[in-house]
Amino acid sequence: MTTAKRKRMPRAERERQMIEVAEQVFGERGYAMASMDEIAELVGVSKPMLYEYFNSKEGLLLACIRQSRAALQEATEQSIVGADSAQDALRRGLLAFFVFIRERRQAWSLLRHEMALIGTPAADEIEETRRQQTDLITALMSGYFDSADTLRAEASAEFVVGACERLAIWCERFPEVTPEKATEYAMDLLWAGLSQRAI
Amino acid sequence: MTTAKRKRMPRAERERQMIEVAEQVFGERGYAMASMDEIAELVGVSKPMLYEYFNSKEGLLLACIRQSRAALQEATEQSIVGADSAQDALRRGLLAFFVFIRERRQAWSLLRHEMALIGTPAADEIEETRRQQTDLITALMSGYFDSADTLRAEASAEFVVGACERLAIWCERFPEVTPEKATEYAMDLLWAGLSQRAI
DNA sequence: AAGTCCAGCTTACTCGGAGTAGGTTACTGG
DNA sequence: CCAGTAACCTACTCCGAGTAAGCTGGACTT
Repeated sequence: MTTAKRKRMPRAERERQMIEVAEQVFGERGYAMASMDEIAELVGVSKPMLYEYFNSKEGLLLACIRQSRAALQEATEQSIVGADSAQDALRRGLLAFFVFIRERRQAWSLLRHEMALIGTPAADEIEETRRQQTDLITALMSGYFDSADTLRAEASAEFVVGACERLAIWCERFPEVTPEKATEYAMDLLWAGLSQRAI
Repeated sequence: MTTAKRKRMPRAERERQMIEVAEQVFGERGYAMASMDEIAELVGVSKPMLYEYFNSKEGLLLACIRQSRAALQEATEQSIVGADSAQDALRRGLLAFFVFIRERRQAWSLLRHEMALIGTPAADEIEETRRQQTDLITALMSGYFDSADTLRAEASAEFVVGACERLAIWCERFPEVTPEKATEYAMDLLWAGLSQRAI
């Protein structure tokens, strides 16, 4: 998997390698069940190295989460440039989100499952990821919606993020639900609401 | 807090007492940071007793979660009896939910934060709680909506649950957002969608 | 009243994994 | 060829989950 000689590599490269392995292991076993010894062995290095680089097990988790968040941010922000309406921007953003979580299951698994550490930096870190999304949506909508009632606007953004996060988890169980299909479901409900489907 | 003499109480009573204390401690410290020794001491009993009753730390968590779930189920199911339309039922259910989480923060905290144990019984247990909610919504809607597209119906239910869960978490930060206000926000978005608010 | 039974309880451990102290090796510039 | 230091290791400590094995108080018999 890695390079030939398993010895002495520069700090930056080792760091990326450690995060890659950790993301894998945390994603497979879950944070609690993963052991630092195992991760160290898979990296091909001794445990104190992990602590040298990340200070603690949670620090390592944080690094993984930050990485995933950066990737998600990049993907969603890029997706909405050039949108010509709120509806269009929302649709593009949703599609980018659903594509991201399908393509990077491991990373997504971390973001969605590892909320155990309430009151710890990791929990804050995950909330930060959501805040990023809600901020994006709030900003997006403020340009197109009546934004007098800021509390309501914020509530709406939270609502959208929660709905899509849950929908994404649900999608994992149905491979036939493509990102496109998921986006359609979400857009229909978000835009027109449930009333459209009442008999 | 408990009875006068701190010795020898019947199994059922001890069990309730243990769950009560555990819910408190897990809610405060979070699952990972809580120690069985601490819970045992607060109960006024030795650690092996906890294992006698619940087998493991996770078993104790499960008992707490099940208890909370039963309470939530009771509250939401009761709330929608006598509703005269889908919209009315949805509104009543949402209000019951938002009232529940405000009144029982500790229990809610457990349900919403303790998903750390991916692949373990506890994670399943929490998912089970959501499934309960989605089933309720699916059933609720199937009576009033065109239910030919079952996949879409399921997706809608997940969507609603995710949105409301997130909205509930957001509400914790704003004491001025009453359960009634939260319900209004949710109903507006769910029923009429975002399009109603476009400029 | 004394004996027996056992549910409820305890003390005193093992074991695994997070985190650390302090020493070792292989590249790097001079 | 010789520092100097960045990368790395061995060998621990400590804490908390989980357990083995035994103790006790009071209910129920006789």
